[in-house]
Amino acid sequence: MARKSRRELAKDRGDLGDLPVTVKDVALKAGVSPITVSRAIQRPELVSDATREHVLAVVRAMGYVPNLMAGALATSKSRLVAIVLPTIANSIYASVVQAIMDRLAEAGYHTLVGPSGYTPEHEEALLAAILGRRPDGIVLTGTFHTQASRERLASAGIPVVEAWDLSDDGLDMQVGFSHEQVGIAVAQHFFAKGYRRWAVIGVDDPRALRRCNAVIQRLDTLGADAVTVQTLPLPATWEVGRKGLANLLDNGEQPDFIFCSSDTVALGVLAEAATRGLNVPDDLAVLGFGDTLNGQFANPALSTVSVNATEMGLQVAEALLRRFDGQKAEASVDTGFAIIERASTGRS
Amino acid sequence: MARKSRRELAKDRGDLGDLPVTVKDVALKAGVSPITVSRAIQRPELVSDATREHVLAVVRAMGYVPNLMAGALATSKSRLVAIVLPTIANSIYASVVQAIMDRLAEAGYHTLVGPSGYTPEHEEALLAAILGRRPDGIVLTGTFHTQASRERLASAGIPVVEAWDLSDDGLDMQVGFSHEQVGIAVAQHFFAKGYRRWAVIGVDDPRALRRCNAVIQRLDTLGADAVTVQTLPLPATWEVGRKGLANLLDNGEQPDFIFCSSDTVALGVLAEAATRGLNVPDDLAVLGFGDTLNGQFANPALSTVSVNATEMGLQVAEALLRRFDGQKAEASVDTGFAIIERASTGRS
DNA sequence: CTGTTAGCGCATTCAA
DNA sequence: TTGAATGCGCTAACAG
Repeated sequence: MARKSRRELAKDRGDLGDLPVTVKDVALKAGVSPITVSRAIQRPELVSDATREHVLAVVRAMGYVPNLMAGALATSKSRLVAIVLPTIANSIYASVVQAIMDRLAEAGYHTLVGPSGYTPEHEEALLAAILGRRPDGIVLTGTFHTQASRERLASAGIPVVEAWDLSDDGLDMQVGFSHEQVGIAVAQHFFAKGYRRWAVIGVDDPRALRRCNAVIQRLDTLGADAVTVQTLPLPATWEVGRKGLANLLDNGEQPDFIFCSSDTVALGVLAEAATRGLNVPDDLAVLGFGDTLNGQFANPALSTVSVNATEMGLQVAEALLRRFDGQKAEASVDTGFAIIERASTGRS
Repeated sequence: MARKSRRELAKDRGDLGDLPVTVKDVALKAGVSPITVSRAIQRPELVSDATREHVLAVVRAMGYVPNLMAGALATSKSRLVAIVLPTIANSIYASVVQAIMDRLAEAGYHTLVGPSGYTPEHEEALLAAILGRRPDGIVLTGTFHTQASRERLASAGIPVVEAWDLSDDGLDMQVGFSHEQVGIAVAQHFFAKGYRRWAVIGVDDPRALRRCNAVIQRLDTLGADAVTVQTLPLPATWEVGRKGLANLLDNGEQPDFIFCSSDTVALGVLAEAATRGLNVPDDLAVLGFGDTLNGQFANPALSTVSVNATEMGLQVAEALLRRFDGQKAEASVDTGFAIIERASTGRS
């Protein structure tokens, strides 16, 4: 004789009020089998109009909400995408995530957001936690360090998109831009405009460093003065810009062009320049980096390099969706960047 | 004779390479039963040292990652918290979400982030999508409009936290601050400092309106001049501030104090004031609102009302965790706010 | 078009 | 301390 199920036990205890409604309950009430309920919802075309309508009416009446975890378990399709990134309390990452979520939600996918591990040990745990949910795809921003982690990811057998910047040892797919290209383009563009005494102000970040080095190298071949670099510790606040420019000036430097590691830093530079009575852009031109929101939340006078977070997020989502569809997807999508000139570099 | 299982079919097809490892596989290899593997991982204290070590070694060797969805199905505990909000591409919401995620992650919970529905119809679908994942808790920012939605949420039988602001018809728990209190405090504080010709510049947002009305009312009882209000359409950009101040001045108004609906708007006001040669704060004081990051990403000269997003997120997480623990939690937590005075209101 | 059977991967319950 | 049986809620496969 079968033991009583946990559900039955709960009912016996009188808990039946808030037990979630299941397919079975609906099926019973509608006078059909559970699978018909399932089909009426998931694959309506397989059910006759009459039955479907009736079943759906019962579904609504009972407030039935299918348990997606059970469905996922049965189909091995979670319709879940995990996004791992350092922080969303940073408007540029937030914009990318927002764009990814919007597009995926449209396609019926949910988004699991997780903070990336700071140490390799955390990385291990993080990965287990993420993969344990059996996501259909993963989006990475920032880097997974350990070889073990990378192998795990690869062997999970699901699409992985690395977003934000392009590198040469990608796991699977990449969507982003090239820091080197940014550096080169900036150097070319503003050298051509006549700026010769360059400085770079930024935080101690490997990506910023890549842009910086590209600038330096290209300017060198172009024949500008040596570039002065001010590197300050994270996080990238307005203060970094203030302090950076202050240091530069106090050292007797007289730059005519400053490339900042982010818009936030650039705003600090603008503030310090104003304090010191420097005229922007005539005495000093300032260029930011990031501008996800097309100046919406930044200073509309600030020139910047826009990496178009929305487009990036969209491409990330599309890449995943193509893969979910069984199609092949490009291994690497360059969403590029644009140099947006506004007043802060608008020297005549 | 039993039909072949789906797993076996897959193996027959030759897909066996990337089939995820299951408890069974581990158990087989380790020479124990599946349940022992489960226990070695979830409740190590129930297993002898020798077996545990051996099993865990096999687990590592095989790269076994437990399927959390199956676990959730078996235990009716998803260890998942859903966060529903309008957008994370807004630093203040992003900060709250970040704080919630950080604390929940620490406690072993994952975070499902979903964009809130814009229309009531979407709301229905959104809710089904969210509840379908059977989260252990839900965090709402922004409002769920329809009565049906509210009932659904309530009857889901899980903790619901409404974050950001306090209202009087909460569903379950609330964590946030009172817009009315902000308005009153601002009016009191700056009236006492001698400001009499007030203006409010902001976007057309119900919460901003609540603060604004509170200011007007309190100033009225205090006996300041009538408050001039400039309401512009969303979104809240720097341009709103510029345009708002421009309108005011062009109408011949001469405010000595401006309360803005957000820091972003306030920065626009500062810019327009500078353009027009107005001295801040001597001719005109400017107060922002939001300041989640303690000035980190804003103008360090801008005075503002800080609502402390990090604290709010933490409280949201704590409220949920207490409930998960079976404890009662406060229905309402007021995380308050602080008036941060910096240079833009620093009139001597 | 609809129903029956069985299993997705794990953890609870009971038994040894 | 370990194991066997069973169910969580759903859907694929197959049969009618």
